[in-house]
Amino acid sequence: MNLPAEPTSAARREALLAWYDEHRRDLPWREPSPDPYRVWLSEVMLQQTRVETVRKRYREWLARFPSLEALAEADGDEVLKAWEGLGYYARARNLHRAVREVRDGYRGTVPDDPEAFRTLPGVGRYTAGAVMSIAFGRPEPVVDGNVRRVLARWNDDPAPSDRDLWEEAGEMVRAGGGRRPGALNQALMELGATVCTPRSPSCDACPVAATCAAFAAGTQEERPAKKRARSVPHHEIATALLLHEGSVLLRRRPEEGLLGGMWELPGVRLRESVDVRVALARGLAEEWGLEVLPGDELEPVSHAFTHLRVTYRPVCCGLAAENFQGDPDLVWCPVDEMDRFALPVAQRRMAALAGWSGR
DNA sequence: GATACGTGGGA
DNA sequence: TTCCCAAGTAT
Repeated sequence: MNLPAEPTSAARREALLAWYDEHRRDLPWREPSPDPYRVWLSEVMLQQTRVETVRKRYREWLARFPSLEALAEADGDEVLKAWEGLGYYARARNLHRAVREVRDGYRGTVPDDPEAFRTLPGVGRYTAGAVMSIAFGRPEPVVDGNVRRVLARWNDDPAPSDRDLWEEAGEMVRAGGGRRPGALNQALMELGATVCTPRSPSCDACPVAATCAAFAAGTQEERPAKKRARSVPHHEIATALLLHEGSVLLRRRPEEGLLGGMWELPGVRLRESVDVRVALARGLAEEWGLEVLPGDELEPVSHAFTHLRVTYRPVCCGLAAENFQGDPDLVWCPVDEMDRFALPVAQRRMAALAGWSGR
């Protein structure tokens, strides 16, 4: 059987590798013989995060946690603090748990078996494929947003299924005897990131434009098709800047959910048109047994999360009475020591408004 | 399969 | 200003 797809596939593979060898960006995690921990770290940091952001944070992270052992030994709060500002904080919590599993269950050696590695927290199909191929030279495919876009355009398919994408990526990485799987996978992603971009792709610089169905049809900008955005809800949160004897009250958020495990100024969701101070005093009493004296309001801080828009309304407060002894999730923090805590961006902004050591 | 989950940069 | 988006994972 002489399938016409075969020569095209082989030609694409070779063109892609040649292009990658010449045009690949010089990124700190691209080392001649990569340390699995470093590859893993870079892949987790890169999840939904721009390369330029990761460049800087990757270096800083390795200065603080140079090895898997160093990270495994670190305290959870320290790890979350190191991740501050990167977002999707479950990544940090999962990575920390995962390296401890590697330390305890694999004698500190990252498993080179895809099934075993895939069971670790925070390791999905993409990350498993990336680490296996890049760090261990195993012919495992990756499908990320770049690969999805590149394949959708090659096939001029507006909505390729996950099953088809993984199948096609798998065939490509296993072709040619499965040689250079890490380079092939990165070539596919690099092409999507630098040439086959979401908007205004540089088809004239593309090594595989000749076999691209979307380019032939002129539909590259419309592949893959965009989903229509849904409206995001808006919350208002009355927030207490509760100062007492030179310290501010901080609370740790629950481990699960939005900003899990991060610290913040205590606050309550504002419903309907209740007065901010009244609602805050009432809420803090109900939730934490805190009796506060609300004072001046500061300028509101608006923040856009992925699926939620929040307007924080900070209120300077004094303390009348407290009754939360023994609650480890509430702490008095000296105002000049707020840098020691892992705070989300909007919380830092409110701290800065109050003249504390925010950034 | 759909939804929750952060942040900052660019158009 | 507003919207889109960036090397995904867990549920």
